Amino acid sequence: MAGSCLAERLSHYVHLSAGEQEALDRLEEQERSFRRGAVIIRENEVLRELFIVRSGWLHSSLVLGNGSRQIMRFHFKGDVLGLPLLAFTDSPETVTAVTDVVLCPFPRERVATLIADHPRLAALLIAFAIASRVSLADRLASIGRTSARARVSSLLCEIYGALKILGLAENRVVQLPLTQEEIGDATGLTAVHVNRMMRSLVEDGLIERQGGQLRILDEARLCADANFTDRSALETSWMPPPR
Amino acid sequence: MAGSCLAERLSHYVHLSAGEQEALDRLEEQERSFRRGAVIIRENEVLRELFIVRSGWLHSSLVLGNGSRQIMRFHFKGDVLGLPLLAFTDSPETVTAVTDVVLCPFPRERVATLIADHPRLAALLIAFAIASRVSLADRLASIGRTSARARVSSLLCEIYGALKILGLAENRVVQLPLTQEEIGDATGLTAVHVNRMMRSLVEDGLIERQGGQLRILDEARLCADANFTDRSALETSWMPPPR
DNA sequence: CGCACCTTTGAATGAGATCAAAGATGGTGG
DNA sequence: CCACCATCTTTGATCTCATTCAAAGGTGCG
Repeated sequence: MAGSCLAERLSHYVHLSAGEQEALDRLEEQERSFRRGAVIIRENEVLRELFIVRSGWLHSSLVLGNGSRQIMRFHFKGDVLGLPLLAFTDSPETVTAVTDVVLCPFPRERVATLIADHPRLAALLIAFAIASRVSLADRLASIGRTSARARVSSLLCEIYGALKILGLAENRVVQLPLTQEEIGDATGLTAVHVNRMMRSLVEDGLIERQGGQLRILDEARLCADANFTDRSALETSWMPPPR
Repeated sequence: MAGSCLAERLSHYVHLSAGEQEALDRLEEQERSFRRGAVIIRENEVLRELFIVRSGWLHSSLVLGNGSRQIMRFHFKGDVLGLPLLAFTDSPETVTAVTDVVLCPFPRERVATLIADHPRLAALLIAFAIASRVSLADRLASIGRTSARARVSSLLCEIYGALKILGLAENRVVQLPLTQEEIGDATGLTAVHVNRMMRSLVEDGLIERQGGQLRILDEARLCADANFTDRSALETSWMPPPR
């Protein structure tokens, strides 16, 4: 087992102290594997623990009374799952493994000690929660106010950006293990229409596809058409000193 | 000037210690007034401070390249504005006063001391950030996957719920100082279509309107039709002890 | 090799947008 | 206190983008 995935993620933004590093490592002492399709957290069920993603893709979604599903976001290596446990007893969303995944579960009380012992990690947690809210807001604007084609483009930009940071994009190519139905559920479209939009992006030379592969041919134009804003830079200068 | 609005909000969830109370009071030492329509925070501008809402309504929004606008959420008494300052240097959103408002500005560094001195307040901040993300997620599902009528209903439920908690709903009546264009920008619809949906809600006996007043006649059905979930209860049992 | 599941394509339908214009409302200044 | 103008609401007609329905290819796993 390598170092903590969460620590690795955080160290993109700050230089972690030994104490912080150690506290984070302890969150990932356990490991649990799930098969693709497995439901990790179920909507309305009592939440028991949080997870850090070690490998694989997941998504969190919400199912409405009419049977349709909205995917809120995708989760990658270093993401924390089950954060709603810090605000609610029952899960407001379902978390599903898109690929086979390895997760590190840890109890909620660990967060309390973490916050009390390491104020800067508390600040980072706050910053991440806010950043994730902002990125949901971007998605909201995309779905509420742009065309189907722009919505699909925007999602591709978002996913490509996340994977690039994780070093999972080589030569403008990423693995895209999503069905068109899942892309539809994330963008508020039907699978059929997602198909048409993807083909139109291919025809216009913006992307290429083969198998589960996606190649981004013209990232600049794709992002511009989609009104996509990169939010990966985080502000940390205000945070309290490390302990 | 009465006690801190933020402290009042938080004390719905926990019993604040004297130290916590005092620290929160200090955030609201200053006061600044704005007229209806004033832009408090402008998208892409450098953020300078945070604000606590003392009175009035505001909304935060995003303007897209095509000129259309998406309103992300509305802000009421006790809300904190400018939280993105804790994660970004430039504001990702515009905050506009819907009515005349009174705000209490405070510098970002205060948050750092607050977190370091009062871990439970840090935990509350985290919980609030997460709750606000979840409520955005609910909105996302509403806009992505439900009919125009359900979207409008959902927004009304959300606003009515927030005002009820603040004691601003009397006899099922609330002030609704929004234009139909603003409601459209919040729900991803055109003003014209919002009008039709509102009238249809009136015809079906779910709501009544006169002037800037809104009366909720059948909250249960309105929420059910809209697939609205109340998320006002917050989980605090895991939080570190107060200082 | 066969069976799920996914992608692709076409045609018909429909929800919401757009365009246009007539009432209501309310704030402001004379 | 009233008249006027800007803004907001309401209504109708038409149009369009995305959905729905249907069915034919692909793909990969067991």
